[in-house]
Amino acid sequence: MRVDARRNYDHLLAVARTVVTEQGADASLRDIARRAEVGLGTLYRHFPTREALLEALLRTSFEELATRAAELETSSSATDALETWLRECVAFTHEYRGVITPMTAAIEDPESALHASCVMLRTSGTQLLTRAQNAGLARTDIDGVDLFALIAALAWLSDQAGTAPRADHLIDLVASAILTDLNTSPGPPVRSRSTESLGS
Amino acid sequence: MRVDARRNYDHLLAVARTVVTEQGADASLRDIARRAEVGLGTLYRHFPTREALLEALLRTSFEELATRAAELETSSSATDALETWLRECVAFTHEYRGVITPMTAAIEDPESALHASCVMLRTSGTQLLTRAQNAGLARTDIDGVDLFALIAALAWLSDQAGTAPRADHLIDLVASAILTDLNTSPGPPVRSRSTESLGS
DNA sequence: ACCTGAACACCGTTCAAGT
DNA sequence: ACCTGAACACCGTTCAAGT
Repeated sequence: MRVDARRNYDHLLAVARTVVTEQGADASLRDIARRAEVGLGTLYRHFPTREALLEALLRTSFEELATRAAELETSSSATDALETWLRECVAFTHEYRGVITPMTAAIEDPESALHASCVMLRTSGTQLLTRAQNAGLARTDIDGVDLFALIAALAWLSDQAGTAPRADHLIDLVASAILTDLNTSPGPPVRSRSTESLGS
Repeated sequence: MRVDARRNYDHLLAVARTVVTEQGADASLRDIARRAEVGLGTLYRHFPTREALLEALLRTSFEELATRAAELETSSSATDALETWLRECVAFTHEYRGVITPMTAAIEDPESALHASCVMLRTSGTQLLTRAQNAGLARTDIDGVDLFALIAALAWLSDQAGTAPRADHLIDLVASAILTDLNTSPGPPVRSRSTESLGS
């Protein structure tokens, strides 16, 4: 890579980070090129699609979340690990408003520049979920795909101006739904079953 | 209203329904005017904002959902009513892909043409929720605002191509999180408490 | 090798001119 | 009263021409 190209690439990425932080993942590419004082073609040369730009922007964050999941797997209880990681995933997408929509599309599209990163994230989540399930601490009727979808839904919620303040609370609710005692689901509530056994 | 104006209005609405069903709530207004064989200014005259158009498009559906909530309040158990209505809300937004985003924005903005309809929907939901809470069948740490947010999140999920097939399952999960036995939340799981009482 | 920006085909929104 | 469509200020994307 030529030195001037390298310089353009780096500068473009720095400006894009600012603009996407300000305006969200659907910010004007033209505006990014303009603010980077670079021809529009140069942006397209380095980042052929918007998703390629987002991938370059978010790569380190994705890697950090994967590392974080591995850490939590040994440092925390299965329950805490999953809940903490879930919350950190949502917090991450919140830094780049609107990024969750291309992410949910990308995980279904192997051609997308964001595909690998999203699959990696889903894999990390699946491991934390499986661990909790094996310990009898999480519902067994959901899998990594469901977990990713729930994270996406919560991330979307956090992106909406009005619901953002409630998001934390709703993350709790979803987390508690996943991390429910196995005996409480499926089937009747535990209380009735305990009552039955007491009665017999 | 002049007869030609009335004709334009009705035709515009019919075409818009088709186009929005096909392409989602962010369909091109220009395209709608074109397919209705009407000047673009005519569309803007009748529907000054996109939300005004959506409101006209969805009004009857909103009213049906409100009526439905009132019906369920007397015809079904508190639990079934809330779960059924929640599912019908999601199914409704699914008919007009992408409509949930303007709706979540509108509920915070009294100036929006969609505001009243969304508030009405939220009120219906709040009533079903309160009834379940009073019967001790729903968590008491959420309110109508949370419920609306959860419905929105699930609706968004159903709109995403990849996650749509899972949406039904995830609605179950969220519904069960809301409609959990009061004794299971907040506080420690019921099982431990039962065990304690058995041990003493 | 890389950069540039005009060109093309689209938007949403407004508003002078028509009937 | 109502309709029309040109005009304006934006997009994303491509690509011939430059260095």
